[in-house]
Amino acid sequence: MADKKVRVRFAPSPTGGLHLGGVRTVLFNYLFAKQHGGDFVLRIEDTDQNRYVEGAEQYILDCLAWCGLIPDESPVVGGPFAPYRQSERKPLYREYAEKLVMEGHAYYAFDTPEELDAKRKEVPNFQYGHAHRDELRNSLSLSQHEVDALLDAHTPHVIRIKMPTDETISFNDMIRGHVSFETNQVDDKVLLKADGMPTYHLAVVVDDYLMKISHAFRGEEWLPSAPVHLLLWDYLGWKADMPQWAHLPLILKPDGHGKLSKRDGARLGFPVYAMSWFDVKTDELTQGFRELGFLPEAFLNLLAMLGWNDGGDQEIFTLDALVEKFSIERVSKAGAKFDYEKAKWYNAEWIKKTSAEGLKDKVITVFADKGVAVNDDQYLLTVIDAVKERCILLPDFYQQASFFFGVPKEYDINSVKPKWNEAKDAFFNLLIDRYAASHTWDALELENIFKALMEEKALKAGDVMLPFRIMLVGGKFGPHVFDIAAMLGKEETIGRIEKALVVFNG
RNA sequence: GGCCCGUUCGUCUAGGGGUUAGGACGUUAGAUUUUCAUUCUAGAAACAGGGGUUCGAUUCCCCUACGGGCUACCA
Repeated sequence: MADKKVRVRFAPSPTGGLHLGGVRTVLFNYLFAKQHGGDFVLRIEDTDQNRYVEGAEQYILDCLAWCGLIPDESPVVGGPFAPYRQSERKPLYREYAEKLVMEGHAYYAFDTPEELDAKRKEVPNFQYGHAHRDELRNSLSLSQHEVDALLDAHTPHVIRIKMPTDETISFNDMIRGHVSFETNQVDDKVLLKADGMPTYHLAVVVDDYLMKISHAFRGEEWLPSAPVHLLLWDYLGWKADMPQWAHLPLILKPDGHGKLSKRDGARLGFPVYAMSWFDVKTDELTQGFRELGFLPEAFLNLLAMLGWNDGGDQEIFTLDALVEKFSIERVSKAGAKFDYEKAKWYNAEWIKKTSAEGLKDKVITVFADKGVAVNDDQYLLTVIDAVKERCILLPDFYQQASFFFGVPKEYDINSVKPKWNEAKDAFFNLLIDRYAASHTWDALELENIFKALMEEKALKAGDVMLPFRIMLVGGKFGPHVFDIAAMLGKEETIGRIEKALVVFNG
């Protein structure tokens, strides 16, 4: 086991949107695998036919593709351990479950859900385990003859693990260190459901074994069922091949307490899913990080820092840097509250850090969504460089730069009108002439002309700078006003002044 | 309730028997920009509590409190 090739897996169930905690689990798996030259496997855990949601698998694939965390093996690309959908591996699990029954580590249970409910009401803190299994209908309490009869009659039944009595199960978690459990406290979990599908408990160990998984990273919510998995690895005779476990801390609500859920996102106004997800059952759309305008690099970066750090002061990491520096031992044990403000900061940093060329296609999409066509790439690149440091999310590019691609639709007239007068009107009419006469057209020259005229007319910058900005931009935002004029060009700048003058004087 | 895991500024965290307990987000003040934003400077802000162990605990141990997770024929 020492020299085993590193193989990790992400095993989501295709039931809906992909939670950022899920993406973080993918990320940590991916980083670990790549760092060790290993494989990253995507396995679809679709054993619950009731919860299966059409399209969810493709959506998960799309999310991973957006993030750039591409599986080496998956249902779509296949691999040496196909199939990668548990529903397609169904017959396999029964075999192992029966083997466990045969060897006395599991048993048939015939209790109906109603009987179980009744038992739970009757017995406080009921657990299907050593204390009560004799009182229920299973192959441990019934005679062999009765069991055979029930089986022959195709009576619906499940297979449960038989938890041993008075044993301590412990293991070494890569993040938490030594963890231990008393078997008496763990119930006889169902391994094979009445429909013949395995539960997570059986499927995860069978598939991790068959797919030669070397390291199993999953959320902390799995910790309580770890002893069941440990026992299964042992009972199935695979103990020597058991992966090393690491249980990741949970991502918590920013306010209050508890696991972060999509509801919190809706309530507090931030995304929780990687990409938008439309739930056909409830007819509701949950916004994703991608659609809200996050760069995948920023998304990954902020996720990585939620529970991990390299020990230094660095905050911004590329995926490659993360692959190099990541260490599962440096993942913190405690859950982390999600901080959307900091998430946005990461995105702003990444927008600043990314070249105009790298931002181009995404900005074009932002404009296209707003119905603005961009047909001059070179001009767009200049615009992006001029405004990117004032953008936090991608859609901000529209707010910050749309005026570069069209005359302002509205003017912040209230910021001009109260102080507007004939002197200012005269100033701008003269400015049109001066600008029209100018042979050079760059920011410095435009500013010189502007200021010279200002002095002539005994006007202050405060009197005319803002109106000028509003003429070109429409509002009190954007880069330096002479830079804007320079980029807009002579004809456009003059045209905008003329057009605005009509409005201001009206 | 039972079991398991956890606990350093508001948040994410570094650190580790002797430190002015460091960084980042946010926040406050100032500089720059007489649009904002960016940038820069400065500031406020934390070791849950109680017992041990020790010359000395925020750091190691125990207890308590608090928080979280699990407790389905869901994952």
